[in-house]
Amino acid sequence: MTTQSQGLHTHVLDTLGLEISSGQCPPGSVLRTDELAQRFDVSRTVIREVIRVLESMHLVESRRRVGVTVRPTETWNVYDPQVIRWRLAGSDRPRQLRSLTVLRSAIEPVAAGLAARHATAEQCAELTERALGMVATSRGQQLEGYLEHDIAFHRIVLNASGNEMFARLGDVVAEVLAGRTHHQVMFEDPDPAAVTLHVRLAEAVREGDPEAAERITKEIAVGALHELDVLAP
Amino acid sequence: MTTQSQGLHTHVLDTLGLEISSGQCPPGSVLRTDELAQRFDVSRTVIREVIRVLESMHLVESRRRVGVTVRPTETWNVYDPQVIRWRLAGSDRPRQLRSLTVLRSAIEPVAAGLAARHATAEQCAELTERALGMVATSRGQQLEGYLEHDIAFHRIVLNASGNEMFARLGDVVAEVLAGRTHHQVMFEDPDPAAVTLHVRLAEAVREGDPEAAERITKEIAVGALHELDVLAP
DNA sequence: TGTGACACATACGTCGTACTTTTTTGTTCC
DNA sequence: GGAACAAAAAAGTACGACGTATGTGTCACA
Repeated sequence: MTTQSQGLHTHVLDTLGLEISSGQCPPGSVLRTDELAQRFDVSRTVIREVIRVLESMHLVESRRRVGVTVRPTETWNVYDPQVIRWRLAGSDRPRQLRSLTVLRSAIEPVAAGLAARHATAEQCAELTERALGMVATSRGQQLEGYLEHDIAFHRIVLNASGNEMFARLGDVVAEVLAGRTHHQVMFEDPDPAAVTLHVRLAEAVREGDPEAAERITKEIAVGALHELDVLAP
Repeated sequence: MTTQSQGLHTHVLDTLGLEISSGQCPPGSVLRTDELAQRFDVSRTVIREVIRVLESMHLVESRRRVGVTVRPTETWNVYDPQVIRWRLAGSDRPRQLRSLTVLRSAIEPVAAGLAARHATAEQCAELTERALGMVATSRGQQLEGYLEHDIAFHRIVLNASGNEMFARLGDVVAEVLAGRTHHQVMFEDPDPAAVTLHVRLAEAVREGDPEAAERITKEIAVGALHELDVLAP
């Protein structure tokens, strides 16, 4: 899943990022560049580049004479898709999934309302197409196909909102949906009610009805939150 | 304003980041590490570290034999506070300010509702204190003092929501408020209606009234958007 | 015994160079 | 004209040296 073998840099970054965000290196712990270079059998050059990236994500802090210190969680750039991926792969996935879903429940209704105003004909068409795709894959253990349509659907809504900040949340939503599908044991097919709501949302957007779009999206979000409550601690 | 002189790295990163996000190096343009090293009179090591950070923000892409290419805006990590700062300092500040304000208008009402449920006594107290501070600095050209209270106020609300993703948006809100105050010519004192709404929001949170908190915050957001419409193109 | 200044050790910061790897481009040969 | 091959260009990696800040411990002095 995580990118790899396209450079030493990437591998080291991924490994360290995962270790830190999974709490394996708790905040306050100190890493030394020389040790890391030895451990990964790469030059200090590579390690330093990785550290700089980690530093830009506020995962670590590098100080002279003391080393590279892991920073407390509150300072992390939790909107960085890479960080999100690491955390979803790590130990506190449930908490992460929940806070991300709450975020979605705040953003997506507003985005859907805007989409109903601004969506182009093409976007409406693709939205409908994806909704139908969700219907078609909603039964019979076609979870992967369903997931693909689901992700595409929400991406379109976010893009159609015309707001850059919303649009760029598409990756986050994709991570959440993928994480939900892959990491939660899903015995059953997707909730039929959710499928219906997506179809109705596509209609509302197509008909240019912002209030309906917002309301329906809120319902979808409520459903997602409820699902988390049922399936997670 | 931007951090500086705490290492060559920081200076180069800041300069390049600003140049890219301000459109001075348009998407598609190519940078060469050797040239940059010459230009900034630093070693290639420093340049490479900077490039790696820029790459992690998806501002550039580095490929062998071709160089470092500036990526299209759609791929940038626009939630990175650093990127936000660069863009707010650059040329398309109005657009950026608007999309960020729309984001706030989606997030903060929900966050305020959650805060009304979850805020601790301390948080309520500090919130009230900040609201009073806003009142105290709302007249007589005390914009800097007002700004400080305003930022602190919204930070508390976001933190009190208990949701990590909301809480981490505090920096973004701070940048927006600061950008609004500093870059927009503000002849007058803050809108008295906004001040009142903040006081009432503090009350609603203290009294544990989520609906009121959400409604009042929506009003604040509408006011902020309206203000942008009036003062910006 | 307590306190302050000074020296030292340490780990990151920066540099320069040499070498490797990938990818584009251009050339040659069929 | 097209395919195989050779050369060049630029990033990727490595290594070793020195610079620099900073925590720590020591020593002298009160």
